Amino acid sequence: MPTFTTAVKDIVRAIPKGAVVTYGEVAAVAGNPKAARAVANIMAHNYDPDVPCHRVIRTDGGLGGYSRGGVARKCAILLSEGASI
DNA sequence: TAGTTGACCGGAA
DNA sequence: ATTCCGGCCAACT
Repeated sequence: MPTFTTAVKDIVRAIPKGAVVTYGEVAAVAGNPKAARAVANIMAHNYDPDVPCHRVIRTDGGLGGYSRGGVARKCAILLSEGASI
């Protein structure tokens, strides 16, 4: 039984190229629909090269943030993969 | 152990 | 439509 953090990382890693998911969706799949803040905290402090955190965005359509080059880099990656903002 | 923080979300003004 | 407020969760100090 993986912890919430492990579950979140595994889920984000499973996001296909060109797809974008909200923090709330990731939290819901991980087991806590209201743990969007926890997901954000995990992403912000625990980035893994296997976990494409840039595919996780806010429900408002905002990019949220990116600890690997800034929001501009995140937007560029999403556009490069064919995702919409 | 308890308090504070943060890449959030939903509802109300 | 935009802006403000409260509430939820995990990690850090």
